[in-house]
Amino acid sequence: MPNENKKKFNNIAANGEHINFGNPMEITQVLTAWYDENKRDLPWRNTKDPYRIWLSEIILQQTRVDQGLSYYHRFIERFPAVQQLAEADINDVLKLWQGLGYYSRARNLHETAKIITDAFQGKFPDSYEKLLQLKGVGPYTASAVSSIAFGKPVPVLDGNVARVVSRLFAVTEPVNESSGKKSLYSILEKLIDKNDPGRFNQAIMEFGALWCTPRNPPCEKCVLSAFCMARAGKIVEKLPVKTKKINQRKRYFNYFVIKFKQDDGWYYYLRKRTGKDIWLGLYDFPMIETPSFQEQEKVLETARLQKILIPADAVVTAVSDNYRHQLTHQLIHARFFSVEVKNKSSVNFHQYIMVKDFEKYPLPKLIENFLLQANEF
DNA sequence: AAATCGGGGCC
DNA sequence: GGCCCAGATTT
Repeated sequence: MPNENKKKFNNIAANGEHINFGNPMEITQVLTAWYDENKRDLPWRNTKDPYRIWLSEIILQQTRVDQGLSYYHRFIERFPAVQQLAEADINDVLKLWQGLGYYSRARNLHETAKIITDAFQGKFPDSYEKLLQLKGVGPYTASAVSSIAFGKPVPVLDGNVARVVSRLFAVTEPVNESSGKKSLYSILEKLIDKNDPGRFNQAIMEFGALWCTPRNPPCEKCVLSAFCMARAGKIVEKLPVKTKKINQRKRYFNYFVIKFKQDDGWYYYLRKRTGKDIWLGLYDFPMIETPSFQEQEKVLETARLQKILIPADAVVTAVSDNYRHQLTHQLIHARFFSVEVKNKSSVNFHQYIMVKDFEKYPLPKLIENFLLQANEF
């Protein structure tokens, strides 16, 4: 235990409360026993297949188990082994990922599957260092896979673990800064059960997810209350300390849902998103971004200048209500102009593709939401 | 070290 | 509306 923490602990103990100083072995034993009794029955806990464990860890990055579970099932059903994932089309991988967010995870997932298949003979490396070199695998995921799939004694430090450990040992340093992480790691290295590190790592995460929750944790009934320095100091809800501030950006998207009728039905124009922006690799409609919502006529004029719409051919048949789409760092206001064109050549084919079934393409949630509601389009 | 990458659940 | 979630990558 770092000296700083030990000092705080002694201060609390000096208040006169009886405190069990938390023999690390005892905390470990209580945690793993609690886990055996209370763990959820999750599919990736019934396998030692590194592919399935890796897949679950990528899906669960910044994602609740409840949200990621159905995605895991669909991926395993579609790609039972890493080789099948490697052979898939990236569009199909992104389509399966659609709605889960942080799409770089899906792109890196596919890249790593190809590397494992082609360069590693389909076998995942078993060490933290080698796993860390894979795309989309950072410190957390490398620790999780090496400990859970291969039994390596490497502690995981995710949001749950940071909360549990910062409370148990009253770590008041910001857990999102390097010094705070260092303190937590040095504690975890003493806590981890070297006989079954995968079980311990999942135990402390599960304890954070189900019991030691961000708000209103049931400390009165907690099996670790006797060891918890935050409880002794009455600072449970103040921990963990985080310093990051998120600043939000407002954006205004004017989408053009351009329809073109051919013999076999209506076709639509889609655009594959490129560059450093959100939703890289996904598809949406031709659009113009403006600093704020402008008059419709002005937006249409800009669209003509940019040759998205050809004067005399394009007819705007409807304009949607405003859609509000909230992301972590952006608040997007979007509206959709429904447009009919008479000639195929009215739309720039270098930028846009003409498709009949846009549902087959990976679409941002905003576009999906629009399509579900907009009957008149 | 800070910014950015989604979407959803909870209070 | 703010915080958080089995974080990683880029700047």
